[in-house]
Amino acid sequence: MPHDGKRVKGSADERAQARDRLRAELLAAARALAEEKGGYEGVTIRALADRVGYRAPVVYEYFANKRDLLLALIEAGFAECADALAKALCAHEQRRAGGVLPAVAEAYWSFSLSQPHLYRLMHSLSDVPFGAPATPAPAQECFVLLRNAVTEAAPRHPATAYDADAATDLFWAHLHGLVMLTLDGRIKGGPTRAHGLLGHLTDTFTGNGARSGPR
Amino acid sequence: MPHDGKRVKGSADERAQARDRLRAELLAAARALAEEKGGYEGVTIRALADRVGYRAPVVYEYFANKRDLLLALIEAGFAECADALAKALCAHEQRRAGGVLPAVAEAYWSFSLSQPHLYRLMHSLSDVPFGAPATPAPAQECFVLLRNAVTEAAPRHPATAYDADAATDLFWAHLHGLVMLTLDGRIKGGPTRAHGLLGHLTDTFTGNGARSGPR
DNA sequence: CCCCATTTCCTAACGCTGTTAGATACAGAA
DNA sequence: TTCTGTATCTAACAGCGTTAGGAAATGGGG
Repeated sequence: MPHDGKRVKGSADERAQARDRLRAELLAAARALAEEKGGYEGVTIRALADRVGYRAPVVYEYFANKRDLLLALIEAGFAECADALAKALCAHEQRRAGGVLPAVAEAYWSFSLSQPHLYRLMHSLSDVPFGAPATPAPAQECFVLLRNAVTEAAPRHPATAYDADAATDLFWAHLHGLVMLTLDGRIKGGPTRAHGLLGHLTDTFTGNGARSGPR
Repeated sequence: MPHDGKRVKGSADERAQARDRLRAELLAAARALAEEKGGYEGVTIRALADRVGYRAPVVYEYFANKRDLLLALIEAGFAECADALAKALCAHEQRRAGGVLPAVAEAYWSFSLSQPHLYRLMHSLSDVPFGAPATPAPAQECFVLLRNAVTEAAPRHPATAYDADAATDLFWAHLHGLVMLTLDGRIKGGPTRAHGLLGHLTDTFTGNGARSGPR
């Protein structure tokens, strides 16, 4: 939604409101641009400004630098991920079909595969602290939701008995690894087959030995 | 080892030999540079050329473009990884202590954590095909070695019974996920605690229920 | 032995990137 | 109307990957 070069003004409130709106517009534009260009490497400050009808320097009125902009996107990504996980947990409690873990794993899977570029971005800035006080809140929320699911569903997992965090880390690692390898195109059968492996993945955590039969 | 601006010549053979040497020198310089700068984002063509005593354009006499140079590094990385895995498998066969899987997992772990930047690079160029005919041979070798270990050690894993590839993909995903989260600093206790989780990881594949005690 | 063709290496440049400085023009307040 | 602040722009800088074209030095053929 380009601004036709029109100047937005108004008394104090209106200006602040417009500021927030343009900030959100920039974030949305970045996501749309990443979608078009097939990755956040294609998201450039100038292209971003162009897309909202401005020139490059205005972006720096809303974000200190590109890293800060990406950080905001990452935080939003974790928030959406937490939403998806929470929905899955909640839905499971209502109609108790299947296990909690498969439901949560499915939610994690469909979130990451529906927004592959965003998911990659979330795990690409390696200097975003984790397990530290500076960790973005939504990311911590994701971890807590995963732990809830793990502790509730997998009391029999060897690691769970004495350390819920350990079991959660392992579950998260397994999930993350499968998603990453899939997004990188490194699972032979592609996303379809990879998705089929999800069932086995959760089985190893529920202790559900040889449940799903062959084929 | 800068070249002091001296021209390297000689009869045909010597020239070809010098070419190969400089090519290798460039690759080594890239790895050293990545180590210094803390990542391959810091490896620039000009810095690379500087480090071997030349100017930027000579790099293009040895690699078509930066991507090709990185690809060569990636292939070398997978080759070294395969070496480490093979050594672990071999060493296990000689003195049968512990399981094959823990040994192989340990080898994978120490390879990736001793060369974190290289490991990241190996999994960052997402358009490197896998499970395709164009897959670099050393990468395929890594997969085969992992599968050997999995099939030999985990006949009881639910997925293994009817699909060794599936079990290998899952094992690889679990390992890769744990390594990645650790390298990204997203495991609370840092590499030390993450390494402790490795045991539990292999346990879920050997079917070794509650082996390693608490703590 | 000498000249030539080839190889090696460089400087300069292009278009792109993130980012900053400084000028301009306009909106609201007085 | 005049003043003040801010929204926005143009221009520029340094650095990136990459290419074009020229200069120097060399080994091999006459």
